[in-house]
Amino acid sequence: MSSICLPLAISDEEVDRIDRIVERGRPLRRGDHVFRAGEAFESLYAVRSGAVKTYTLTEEGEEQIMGFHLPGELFGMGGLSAGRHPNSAAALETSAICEIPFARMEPLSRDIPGLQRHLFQLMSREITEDQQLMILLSKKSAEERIASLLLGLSSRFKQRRLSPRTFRLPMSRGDIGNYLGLVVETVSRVFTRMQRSGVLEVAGKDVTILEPERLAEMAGTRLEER
Amino acid sequence: MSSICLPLAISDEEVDRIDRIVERGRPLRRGDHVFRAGEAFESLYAVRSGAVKTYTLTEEGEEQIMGFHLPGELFGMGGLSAGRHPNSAAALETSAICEIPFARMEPLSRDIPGLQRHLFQLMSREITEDQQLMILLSKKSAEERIASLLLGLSSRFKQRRLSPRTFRLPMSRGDIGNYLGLVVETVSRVFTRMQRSGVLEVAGKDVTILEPERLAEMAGTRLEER
DNA sequence: CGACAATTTGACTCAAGTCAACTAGGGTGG
DNA sequence: CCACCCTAGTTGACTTGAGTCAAATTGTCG
Repeated sequence: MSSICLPLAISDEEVDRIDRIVERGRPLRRGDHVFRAGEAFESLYAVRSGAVKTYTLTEEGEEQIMGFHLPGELFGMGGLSAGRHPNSAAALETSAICEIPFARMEPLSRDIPGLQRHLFQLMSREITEDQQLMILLSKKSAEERIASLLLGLSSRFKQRRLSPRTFRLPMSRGDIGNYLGLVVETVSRVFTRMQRSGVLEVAGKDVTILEPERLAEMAGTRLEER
Repeated sequence: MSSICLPLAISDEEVDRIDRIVERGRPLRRGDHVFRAGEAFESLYAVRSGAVKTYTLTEEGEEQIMGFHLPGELFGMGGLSAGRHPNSAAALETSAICEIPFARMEPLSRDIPGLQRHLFQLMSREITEDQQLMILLSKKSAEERIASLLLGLSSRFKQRRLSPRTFRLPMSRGDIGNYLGLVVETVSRVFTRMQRSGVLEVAGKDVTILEPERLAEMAGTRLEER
């Protein structure tokens, strides 16, 4: 099971060792927090089922969502360097989370060379994703932002062997807007527009991508560039 | 001298050891690259004089500036985890850069406990800054963005014991716009507007902050929020 | 079955982008 | 040393994508 949490090419015996330090259970309900900004960093977390958002608060107390985390994905490593979590993490729907105490992981990572590298890669991937998001926020239109988000989700579902064509959005329109720097109304309008143009089939949180190629086109270059 | 590059509470002897591995010289001219995206990560860099921008290219080949680096600041640690630089770094004006070969630094960091922590803190600060930028990009108006940038620069100049009130912008209007997700014309207009309202004195790249309090106000909450 | 929250839709506004023309600097070669 | 050229910056007129406000509709959970 923890092979889902930490997909990595290691021996059964090693899986076992990791398995023993992973703490299970902890079923969370929509809105429950996994951790809050400022708390000491003690564990990494993996989504077993459900979905999680990580966010910070602006000086004015508004929420800014930094990322969504789907089953099989790790989160909470933002605090690794600083020793405390720079942002909060809350469940988007009923979720099962596994906790991986970091202190017990460090000795392991000495014995399993792949593990250390794997963690570094995860951190670096997070930085890359942040940068992608910055580009999205600074240069893309509402349509491009939403197309990118949908394609990203689609490919992540595919990785987890779920349908990349049809899936249920775990987050609200408000969350999508917050994440992408748009207001709810705009998110809603773009969804209906995409539906009308036949690219998507949308029914509440259930989305079907009818024309992936066209969606990809929409996510990319928009006329003439800037 | 390297105490400027790595400001850190360590003994003279230790400064000496670090000093010996820092490579000097390398005067760069406007537009010259320190490193390019994709190159192997081998060193950290510090700005001795001048200024540097780090940027990535979007899929469409446009530049997206990720940060500006002033004298005394380290840059290029984005590649630390991945092993290769995720973005490029170019001089904004004639600059002197010191290079700190990372391989020679690692043994040192075992002996100097503060050093390792210092590096982690730097990485974590970079992540925090990226997140601040994301909030800026997703929630703030043109005026707020520029006010924030100016205040940020001001406080960084102050840290380096330069005037926080009067300074020369090392980057072009175009670079500012690119960084903040605005077009040049907007940047230019906001500058003139701030000048007319008496908050700033602007003459080309020379800026004087006349009313810091008002600028800070502009950087913060803008009517009613979102 | 309500009651409240989330979503959608329409009408209107406005901040920032686009296009275009003009001006000011900065650096180079004669 | 200065004329010229090229790039950077400014300004104005106009357009537009996304935000705001408001109202209707749907969904959801206790």
